Amino acid sequence: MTGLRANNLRPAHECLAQRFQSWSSGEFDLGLCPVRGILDRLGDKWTTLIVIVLAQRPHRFSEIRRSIPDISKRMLTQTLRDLERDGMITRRVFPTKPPSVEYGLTELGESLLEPLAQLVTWAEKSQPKIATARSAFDAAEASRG
Amino acid sequence: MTGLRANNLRPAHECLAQRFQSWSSGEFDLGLCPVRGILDRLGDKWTTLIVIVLAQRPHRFSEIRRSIPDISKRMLTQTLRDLERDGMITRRVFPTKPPSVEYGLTELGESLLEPLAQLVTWAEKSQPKIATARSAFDAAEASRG
DNA sequence: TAGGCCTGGTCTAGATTTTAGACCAGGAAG
DNA sequence: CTTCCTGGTCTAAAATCTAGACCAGGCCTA
Repeated sequence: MTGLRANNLRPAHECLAQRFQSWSSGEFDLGLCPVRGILDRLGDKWTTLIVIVLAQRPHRFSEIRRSIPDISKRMLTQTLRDLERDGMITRRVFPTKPPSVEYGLTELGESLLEPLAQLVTWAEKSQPKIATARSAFDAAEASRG
Repeated sequence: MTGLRANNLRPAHECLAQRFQSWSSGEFDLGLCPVRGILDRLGDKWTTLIVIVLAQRPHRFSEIRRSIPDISKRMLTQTLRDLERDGMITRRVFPTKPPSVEYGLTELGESLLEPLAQLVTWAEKSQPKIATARSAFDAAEASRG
């Protein structure tokens, strides 16, 4: 027993630990961490969904709304603006009869697809386990009163 | 020109497209998609941060709060409960003088670390590009009045 | 010429979510 | 007897999100 147990089995721990320690080490605190800002944005409830929709092909405003029926116009506009500001998508206006606007991923936006796909894969794979855990938790809670 | 261009360069597109299509194909709509529910949870602003903190080692309630100074007690309690319900973390109470509670990742929680680490790596790598894009966007907007 | 519909939004009011911080029980230390 | 520690709960106010009315402007129908 050296204090190092199964160290070689935990590369993700190592990676995150390293990052976290550099984030919280003296010079800047988590509250100001730019990576955290980016993660917050990705967690925006609509952001990832829009990126996934645009991953198929460029879409027009109303097309996105049809793909994601429960987003409000306001949030769609705002999320698209934020994504555009962050350089993740482009916005192109076409002078058609009723003017149309097309949104598409930039190279930066496309580079997000790989990590995002991994997360989606994880979510899909873990979904049954999570559902089981939820049922168990709820049942235990109910039986406790 | 067959209509298939650089198809082998876009595995993430393929993966996401496949998923998205199966989500939105007839039988269930995006609004009910369980994967989306999971992604929403991960985007909870605090969830990923807490998972990253617990990736180092198990932590006590107040320890987590010290690691993430700007989370309120209420949200910390709530997020921890949600994570526990989803089977991502365990909660163990020790009958010490002032009772202490330790939170740690389950196997399921640990399995999230890999995709999460990839996302964090992406965020870290992309952060300069995003910062540049933001400045450019803001400058363009300001110059337009 | 009026009316309706399409586009991509903006705006407002109400609902929901998050925050800050007071409060609590119970044991220890001074 | 007061103060501090633990891990929370609760409430009121602030921030955010939703639903849906509204808008300009061009087209179609009659």
